[in-house]
Amino acid sequence: MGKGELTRQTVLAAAAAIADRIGLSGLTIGTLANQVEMSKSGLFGHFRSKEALQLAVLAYARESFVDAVIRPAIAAPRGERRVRTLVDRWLAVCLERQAGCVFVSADTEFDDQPGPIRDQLVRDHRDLMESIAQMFRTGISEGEFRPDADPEQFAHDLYGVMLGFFHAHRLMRDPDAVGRTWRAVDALLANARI
Amino acid sequence: MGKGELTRQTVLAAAAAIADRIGLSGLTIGTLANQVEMSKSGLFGHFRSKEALQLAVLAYARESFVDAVIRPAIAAPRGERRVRTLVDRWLAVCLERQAGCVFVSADTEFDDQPGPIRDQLVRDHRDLMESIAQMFRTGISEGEFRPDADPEQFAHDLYGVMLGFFHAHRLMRDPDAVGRTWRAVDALLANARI
DNA sequence: GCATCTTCCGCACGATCGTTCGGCTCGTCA
DNA sequence: TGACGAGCCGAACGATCGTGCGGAAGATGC
Repeated sequence: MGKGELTRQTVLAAAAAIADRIGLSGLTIGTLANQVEMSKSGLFGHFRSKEALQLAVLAYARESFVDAVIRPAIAAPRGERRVRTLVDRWLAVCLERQAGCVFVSADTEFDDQPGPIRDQLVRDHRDLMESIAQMFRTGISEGEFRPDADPEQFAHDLYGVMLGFFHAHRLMRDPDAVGRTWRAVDALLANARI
Repeated sequence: MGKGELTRQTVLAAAAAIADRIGLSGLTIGTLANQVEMSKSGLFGHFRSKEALQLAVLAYARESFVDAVIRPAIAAPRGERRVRTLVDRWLAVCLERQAGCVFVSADTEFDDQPGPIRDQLVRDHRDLMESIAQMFRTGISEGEFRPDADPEQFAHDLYGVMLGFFHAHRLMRDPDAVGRTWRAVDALLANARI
């Protein structure tokens, strides 16, 4: 990895950390350059526009999410335990780095602003929903979930539960946010069980 | 109502409409002044800071929400029908004005930025949760819901379902967002019924 | 009908935004 | 050793941000 790519990774890590807290449009090149102790122009040279930087941050966050949440879930046994591993890693990744989720904030920031960033957010979420639905489908074929259950509806509902978690945890600082989330997931799974 | 208060209301209505789409921090005095065809300084005079403007927008949105969603629900018969009226009005108010919800976006924008705006958002959400929990409690005393059900958990879960709706509707433009939401609410109510 | 007070404007301020440009400092290779 | 390209910087750009000031209009009270 050349020196350019190295600092690029450093910048992206710092940018993702800022975007987790301030949001993707609140992320400014000045503050980011200040954070990594570089000049604005030196940093800017690595990306050729702010939009490209934002897209790079999204790609970075996506890879982090897949590594920390999706892959451990896929490594877990099929069916309910896989879904529970997914939620467990998802909650853990939000708790350990004391920050929100870039995607959750970016989704509300860009849902009314057409462009490549919005398009990417839509693609990412579609992929996530498809991953969850697929986990649910293997749970059906394993005989753990009811065959007449709707995998897409399950994915939608599970994501709603996670949105509720982020809200309770980040805004309300609810000390029982994790507990409430697990109770909601329990109910979702109980309704899906055979 | 004097002339000052009149234009103030006009400004607030336009500001709320903008904040619904762009968010509360994306709402800028320049664009707002341009929208209502006033000068920046003329508009600025009605509020004495941007933060005061944002708080006023939140108050305006809160009153609108109470009028359009909470009050119709309270006017409905106790128990499950009241909860369903709440959801119905909530969905309707988001569908008719083709826009998002100020609170949903503001919650993720300000969840990491301490100050009076965040404090107000926390208060507003606490009030909303208390209203929903209270509706659920009267449902229990009416004998419609299980006495051992947790009203606060129900409020939390219902809000998660609504967050899922906003996400599916605004970002994903899911044509079945309303359908998915009702199925999720049905499941929530089915689990709560006696 | 005049004095007063509110409402609103034009103008300007310092700060910060994203972005461009020219040049300096290196490591790399011929 | 000398040319070269990559990486980074300082300075500056036009635009826009939130915010003040001084003064016109217009409404209001006597």
